[in-house]
Amino acid sequence: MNDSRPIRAKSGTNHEGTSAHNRRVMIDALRINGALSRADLARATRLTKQTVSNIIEELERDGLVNSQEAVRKGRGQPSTPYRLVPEGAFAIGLQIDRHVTRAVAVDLLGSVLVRAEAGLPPGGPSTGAKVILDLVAGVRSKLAGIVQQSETRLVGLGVAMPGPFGIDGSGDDPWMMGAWQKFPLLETLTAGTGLDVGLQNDAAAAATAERMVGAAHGLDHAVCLFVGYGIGAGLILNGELYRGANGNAGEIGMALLFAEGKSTPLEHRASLASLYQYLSADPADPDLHAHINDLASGGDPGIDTWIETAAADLRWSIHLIETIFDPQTVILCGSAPEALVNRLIAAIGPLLPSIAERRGRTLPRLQPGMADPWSVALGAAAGPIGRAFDPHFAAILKDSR
Amino acid sequence: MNDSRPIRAKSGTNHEGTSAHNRRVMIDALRINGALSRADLARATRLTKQTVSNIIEELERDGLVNSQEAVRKGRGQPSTPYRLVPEGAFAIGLQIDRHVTRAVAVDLLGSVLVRAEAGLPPGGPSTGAKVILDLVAGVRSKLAGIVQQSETRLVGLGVAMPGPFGIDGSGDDPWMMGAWQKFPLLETLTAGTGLDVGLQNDAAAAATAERMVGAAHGLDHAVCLFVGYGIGAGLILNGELYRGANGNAGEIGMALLFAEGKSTPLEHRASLASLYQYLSADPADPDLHAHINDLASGGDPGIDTWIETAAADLRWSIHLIETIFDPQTVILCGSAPEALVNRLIAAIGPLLPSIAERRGRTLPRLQPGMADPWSVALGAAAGPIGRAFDPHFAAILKDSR
DNA sequence: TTATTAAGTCAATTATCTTGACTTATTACT
DNA sequence: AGTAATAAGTCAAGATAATTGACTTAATAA
Repeated sequence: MNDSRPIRAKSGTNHEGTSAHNRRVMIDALRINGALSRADLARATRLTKQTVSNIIEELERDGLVNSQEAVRKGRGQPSTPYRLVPEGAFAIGLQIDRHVTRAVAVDLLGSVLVRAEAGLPPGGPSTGAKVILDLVAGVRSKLAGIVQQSETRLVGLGVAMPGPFGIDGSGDDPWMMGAWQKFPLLETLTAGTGLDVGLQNDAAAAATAERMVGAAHGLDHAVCLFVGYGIGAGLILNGELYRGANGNAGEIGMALLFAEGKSTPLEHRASLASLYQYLSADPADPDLHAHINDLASGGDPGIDTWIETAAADLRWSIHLIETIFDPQTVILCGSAPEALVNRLIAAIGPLLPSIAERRGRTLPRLQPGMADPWSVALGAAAGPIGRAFDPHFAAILKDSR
Repeated sequence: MNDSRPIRAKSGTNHEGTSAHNRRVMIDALRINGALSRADLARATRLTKQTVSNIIEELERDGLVNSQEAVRKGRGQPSTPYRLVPEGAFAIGLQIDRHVTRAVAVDLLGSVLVRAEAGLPPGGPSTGAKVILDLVAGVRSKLAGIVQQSETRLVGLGVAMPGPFGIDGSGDDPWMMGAWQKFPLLETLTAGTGLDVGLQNDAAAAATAERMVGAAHGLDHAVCLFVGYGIGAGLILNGELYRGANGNAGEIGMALLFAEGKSTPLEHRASLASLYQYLSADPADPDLHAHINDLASGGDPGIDTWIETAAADLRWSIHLIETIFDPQTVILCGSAPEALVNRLIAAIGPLLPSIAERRGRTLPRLQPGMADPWSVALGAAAGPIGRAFDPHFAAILKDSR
């Protein structure tokens, strides 16, 4: 006689939620616009001067902002601009890839202060977990050597690895990292570091990085098409990373393409993995990156066919993304060698006609993102920083269960 | 010497924002769970009993909730459940389609109280605008005849029509409604009705309807695949309709399919329009709906080929949606005749393997939505009601500019 | 030199949620 | 039957954080 299925409801909010939101909004405004005076902040956020003053004082006490030289601009009292203090917070970012793992320490503004890399032994998590924990510990202690108080200002550890997550049958598909998917990674890292740990897939991390310091900075609707070992899309929707119901949103690499009479996942045709296969190269070869860069920049005809099909498929993907998401811009990111990315971008154009062709566009339809092998780790670190400081709905609500 | 580009920032919030959010959260909880006591609400929303009591009193004064018979359930004082009052608010929904326009009056719970339909003369907005305004006025006065105080409780007019919006070259594409796109519809309706007017495309409206009273009720991540004259997807992401940067998100009908050696927009192959073309039927024929229903239910072999290709394309679309959005469920909606929808659903299965196949699923991957020609108008009306009463980020912020 | 303008502060006020003690109504236990 | 336990809900005071309007400060324009 128990009719009590759990009651579902969104969480309410209170004064603390209000003030937390207002603090975040001010930090966000400083991040997007650079230094601003209290009066500027009041106008921009629609808060009163007094409220802004109170919050600025609090942020200054917390070491998150500081004042700069007053600037005279016409009549009236000169304004005192405030800016974010880079050393106000730090985060560790960790990228786990097929054959390599990278860790970075990043500050509030997204500058990378420490970076470290290690090869991942083929044994999977059983041996890899220790490598990863050592790498993180190393980065952390190096950071502590560079800046004081870094430990107390560490907001978390962000992890990025190829998705999708939580799928059953990925055990022996070499396209996925089956063994890692089953491993209790978050628990291990939380226990091993004592930090707040978050996880995203590599495309999402690339998008998070672009939003913090790249082409998506200050944008509310942007999609990063990530070309790496696999292919994914990192979705910035309404100013936040969109994760989907199970954290797998954007796994566009598994979208099916119909070509040559059969259906093939996109990432079997246009990813680096497909290029390795096309070249019969060993993905674990440490010189491969440089080799491919040479091939691409040297105009080796042996790579042209692959570039052509891949570009055609990416052109289609961009059209699809524009059609489905209606973003302000699409950003081409990836861990591909720079020369290859340039060749791809050149080969992708001109873009297919789409609803993105509209009067009054200010942003290009397609932009190159960061071509830096560290950008995924940077994005991983940007996760905890965003969670701690960016305005978003969940941050207003009372602690979610 | 003017370096002042506008400062961009999100809006802050204040006490009013807090209380507005908490009111919305309580309304949402009552909508999802049915009647709840103050104590239940306090637990579910994580607000204090006292706060809940205050807000409930306010909502009761406003006529949005009322109390029911106290229920004894075990020890302790019996609880008094509160429920939403259907007559607490009303909205008008307007669907503008190619050859017909429909208007409904809907209450707070999404029940349709009044419905009216009119043919749209081929002249476009120049003659159609009056038809529409008359239709709305008629529905409105009928509503006033049924319930008292309906006018003061009218929260707005929601409009649904085929997208995409704001595109240049749609003037003579017969697949779009070019003339209507250029017409200042919102301004005309605002001026003609004095109501708050909102616009969404028909797929979005279908999703809004499913979320209020259909298969997406209480879900935070659901995608409605809408098969009508065109094809679109209505996106419920993070519990809200996602619109994209320009209100055109989800226009999946323009996604390109590669088949038979050429690329074709999805909606040229799987929409009702494509069926009309396949049958060489006149879309303006008022008997067409019934005729197609007969064809589909009678098992006429003449329609089989179309159903087969359309189902294959829809199967692919569902796979794409699952892959890209990672929703809790996909809902097949549309203005197609019921027999046709049933045939399509039967022909679509089995679904392609995707990341949506996971242990512990509770919802089906694909569900049928409302098969009611009035559901788009209902969804249009659900727009203003959601804007007025559902919890969402924007509602917390101070008036956006 | 003075009026004007804009930035920023001060002190009182207001809106709203929280707290903890209290009341009420019911069932469970002895 | 009487009493303890439990849960719903109220009361009144308190805490938090934004708002208001007058005021101060510091610059330029006339």
